[in-house]
Amino acid sequence: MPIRNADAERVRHTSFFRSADDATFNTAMNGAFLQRFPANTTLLMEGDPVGFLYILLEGAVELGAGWKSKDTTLAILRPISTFILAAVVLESDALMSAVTLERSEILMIPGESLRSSMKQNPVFGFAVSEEQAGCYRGLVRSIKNHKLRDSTERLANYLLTQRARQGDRDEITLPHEKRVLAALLGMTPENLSRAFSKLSDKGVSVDGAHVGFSNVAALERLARPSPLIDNHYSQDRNTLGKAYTERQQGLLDQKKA
Amino acid sequence: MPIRNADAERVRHTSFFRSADDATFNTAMNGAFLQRFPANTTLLMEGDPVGFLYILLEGAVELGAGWKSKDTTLAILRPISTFILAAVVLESDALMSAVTLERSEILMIPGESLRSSMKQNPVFGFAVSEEQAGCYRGLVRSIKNHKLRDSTERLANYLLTQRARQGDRDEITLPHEKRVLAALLGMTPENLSRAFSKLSDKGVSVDGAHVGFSNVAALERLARPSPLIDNHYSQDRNTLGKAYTERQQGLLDQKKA
DNA sequence: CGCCGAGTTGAAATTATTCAATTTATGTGG
DNA sequence: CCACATAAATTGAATAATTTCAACTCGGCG
Repeated sequence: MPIRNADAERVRHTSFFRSADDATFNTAMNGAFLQRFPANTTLLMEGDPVGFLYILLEGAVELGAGWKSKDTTLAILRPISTFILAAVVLESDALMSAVTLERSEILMIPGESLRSSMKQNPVFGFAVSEEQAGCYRGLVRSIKNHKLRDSTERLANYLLTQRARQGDRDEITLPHEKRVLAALLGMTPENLSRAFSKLSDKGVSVDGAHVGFSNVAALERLARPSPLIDNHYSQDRNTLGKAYTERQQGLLDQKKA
Repeated sequence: MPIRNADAERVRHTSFFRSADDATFNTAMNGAFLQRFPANTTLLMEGDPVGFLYILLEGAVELGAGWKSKDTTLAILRPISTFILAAVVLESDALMSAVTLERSEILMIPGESLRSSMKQNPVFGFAVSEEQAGCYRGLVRSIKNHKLRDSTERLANYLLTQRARQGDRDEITLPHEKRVLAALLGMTPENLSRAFSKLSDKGVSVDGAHVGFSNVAALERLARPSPLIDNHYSQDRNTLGKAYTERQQGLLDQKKA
């Protein structure tokens, strides 16, 4: 329950806390605690009042939402990621539910501690703004991905992003079960299977969680990755998060009138 | 080009500037100017570096994005709304393009002025964070709306939202051309026509920009508006914006396991 | 051995897009 | 004020994308 020094240091250096002085950091951490959760634990449901800022240190968390017996996955987070920051800032109710996908280690910071740190130290407050901006832009990318691409194109781009993150090798390992991946990509598991087989043309081979690439050029021709949609270079995938990795261009797509 | 007093006052009181002291306000406004644009003017294209924070004072602006010859509308803004705040905070390139839909009046604040105000005054910085959080949550609502509802349900909810904003009368006026509305709701104009006719069952009648309601109960039964998706109570519709209107609950939908 | 869940495959049904043809509005200039 | 040009909106039919339902495979694991 109290925070181990190593954990505090990790957060201190990897999140927006790096910009805080010790006093601010201590204020923010006031009342914070570290908690472990087993897989498939609901941390928060839609509509719940939000009392804490969550920071995922280990494991994986799915953010989702439902309506009329339908469910959708909005993002899957990997360490180090904050979540429900917006609700904390506004002291309002959660718009998304949060569920662990694996056994996870999560730092919980009382909303009031965070807000007072922000109001007390403008440099820290600005760092939080940067984090918020990164989350916002992650969402914009996600919407563009869904509205502009069909399911096969989304999968192709997902695979290229994973490949870039896993060192540009000819084989990658999918980081999630296929059903979870399907939900993240906004399709049914059946459809994901079909999308994979459509990509066999482009040199994509699948064996369980292992995906091989024998013709990346062809895959890229189909996927047409864009720096305005895909976060290739960021440490964290199709996340809502990660402020500290925005600043690259690359091949540019066409523009609109 | 210099800012008229009346305009300055309007911004001062309706946006996050209300929380700023005079000194901060003046710093932020340093180098700001007010500009008028005719309809269909591109203010910003995807990928462009962003030098200013934009605040829409009059008119309407569409935020959109494109990929591979496809275009999509992400939001339509009405006064008073800020846009591309996230890119300004991060000093990065725009992920969305911005185009005026009508003759518009827009206040442009140099990014550097805004950022230094934020770093100088934590209370102001916090107000900006609240604005960012509101924008973020607007996007979350928008994604949920698109992923959880089909086109008819989106239209039904849009109509109910408009009706609430226009005083709960039995007739409303659509604030945009139908083709613009279709883009906002994520469908083709043809499909919007069909969605309207599907709603005639539910007492919805259309005549040009006028829409009449003769059976709101039936329409609500289909639409199932939710406070976790729809911003009924906010001044500004399916916007990315508006921080200052989050704090209500209402009928709650089902929850998920 | 046999259960069970994840994954795959096929076929039908649903939802949305595209293309083409008309009709309705809107606006301009004579 | 009308006639014409142009854009917006509607409608139908054909196509495409996605979901749903059902059956079946495969690989653990008790």
